Amino acid sequence: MPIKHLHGNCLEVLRDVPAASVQLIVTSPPYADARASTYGGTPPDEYVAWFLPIAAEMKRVLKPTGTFILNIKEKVVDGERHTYVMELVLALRKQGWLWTEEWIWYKKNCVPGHWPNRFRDTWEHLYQFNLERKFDMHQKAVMVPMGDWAKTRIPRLSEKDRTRDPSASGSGFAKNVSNWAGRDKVYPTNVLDVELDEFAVMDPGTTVQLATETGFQGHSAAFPVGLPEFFIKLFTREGETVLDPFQGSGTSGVAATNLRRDYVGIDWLEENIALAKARIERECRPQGPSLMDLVESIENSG
Amino acid sequence: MPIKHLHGNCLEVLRDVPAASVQLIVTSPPYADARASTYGGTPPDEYVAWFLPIAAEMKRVLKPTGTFILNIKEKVVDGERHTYVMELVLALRKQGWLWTEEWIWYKKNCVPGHWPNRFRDTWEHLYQFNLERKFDMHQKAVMVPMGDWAKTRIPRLSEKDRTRDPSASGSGFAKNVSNWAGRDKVYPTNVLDVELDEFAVMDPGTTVQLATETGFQGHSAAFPVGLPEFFIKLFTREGETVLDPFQGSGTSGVAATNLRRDYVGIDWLEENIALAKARIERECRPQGPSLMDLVESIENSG
DNA sequence: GTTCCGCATGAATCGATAG
DNA sequence: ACTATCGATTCATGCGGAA
Repeated sequence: MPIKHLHGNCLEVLRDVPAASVQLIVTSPPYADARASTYGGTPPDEYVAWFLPIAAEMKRVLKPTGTFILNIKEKVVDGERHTYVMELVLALRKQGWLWTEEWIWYKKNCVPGHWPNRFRDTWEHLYQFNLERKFDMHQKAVMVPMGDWAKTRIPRLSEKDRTRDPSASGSGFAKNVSNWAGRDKVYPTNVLDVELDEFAVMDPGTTVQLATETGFQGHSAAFPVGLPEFFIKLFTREGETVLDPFQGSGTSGVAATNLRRDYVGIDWLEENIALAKARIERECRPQGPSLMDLVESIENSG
Repeated sequence: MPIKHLHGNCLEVLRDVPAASVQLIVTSPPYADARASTYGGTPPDEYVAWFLPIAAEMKRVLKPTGTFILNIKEKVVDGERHTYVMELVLALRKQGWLWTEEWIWYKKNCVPGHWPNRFRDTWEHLYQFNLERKFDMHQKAVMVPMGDWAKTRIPRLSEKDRTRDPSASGSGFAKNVSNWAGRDKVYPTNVLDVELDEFAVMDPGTTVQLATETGFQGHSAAFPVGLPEFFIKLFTREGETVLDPFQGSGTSGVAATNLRRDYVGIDWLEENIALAKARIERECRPQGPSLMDLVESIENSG
């Protein structure tokens, strides 16, 4: 189960990665930062120019049937959403990427705050790019039990039960649950509510990581492990390679390793490399193939 | 309570609307190539050029402190999301609009379906544009009880209760609900889960309309009345004017009329004008000021 | 072992103040 | 005028300690 950590400038380090060797790139690059002089971030107006050469290398290392998932979000500048994200998408298309889909990450724990002209921001973009119209997608690997059932149906039923007949709420509720329990799984949608329950039901082995990950303190910009996990299951098979060119605390690496995919993580900061290494060692348990992977491989061999 | 229905070509009819007379424009224009049989359908590549002159008229009729909410979604063309929506946003900015915010309409009860390279699309853009950095926004009018549309905390409590102590779930649940019920309301976020029960909680008076609206068949692209309702409450006051230049079945008009706002609806199809008129007459009940409006006016006069 | 409560904090944003 | 910094605002979540 090879895990590689490459330390250095993303653009330069990527040149050492073999062409067409990666099945999935899933990453959350540093967002544009208006305060470039103090923190070294890329100003919104320079963001596209900074990102394009890196994207060109990504194109080279990605397999033709592979996928690139980009997590990003606009900054507010002078009261407006800045357009650098849109401009980046348009520029990536000009570079030859196909913009296949836009997923929405609906964040449960967003930043607090209150402003006179704006509510709290609870979502981020997840742009999906591909190199060819036919790409690898393993939809069965991410099927969820009963759709949005866990989030919408049950609470709603319980609320209605409660409103209409408070005395019967307990028993009526329990009965509903048992009815739904036997149903088939369904495909998810392009809105991702990353919640513990969803992925815990899907793959019991990951429950603990998801629970601990949310409170992870080592890195300021971590996304929940359920996010890369979802895309890794959807766009790769066991043994294929996942790349995160801006790995940060290594969340993608944790997901990839647990799912028995090879992993290449790149970071400019030495401390992030060390952090990610330690985290993968700590959080990833050696184990046999999971039930789901066994089912997958049987289905695909037959 | 003036309600105007203007029949004709949107661009031409808009010229008859007085300048700076509208507080909110909320509309869902025909998407590119969509509804070709009824509206003629604008090809994606011509969409921006078609929309810009109309937007220029919108700019003229909107008050400086007003808001323009645009509901739109990309079409899939040759396996890719088309870029006409992004191009439209960029073009509107060049025309002088400020792109203040992007809201997400999260459609949980969307149509089933399944494709080899794509999951179901359950969200749409709601772009917010303004003319000036300071615009009218009445946040208190859309406060919701208990966090994220009253569905994260309560369901979670009930789920925990159920999992950990099934025998006590009935009474424990009821106790929790009554505890939370006394809490203050909170502001919503920029993701709108428009569902029947949520708006029922927010404003009990609208429950019936929402229930009928979801099954409304008269127009092919109806959005639920809760959507314009939310923005009308947020961006206008009683007596101000709401404009929907592509009114379709008149959903915005129903919301505006029920909320005691003036309304101007435009449509190219005579049958839609008739439909909207009939609907507003049928669904809007004459009534005194609502509790919420009373509270608002007291708060704002003090 | 469970449940409850308090507390810290997170990819933020705006407006005011200071240089 | 323009830029840089700071304080105030605010809620979902997980964790730790206590009963």
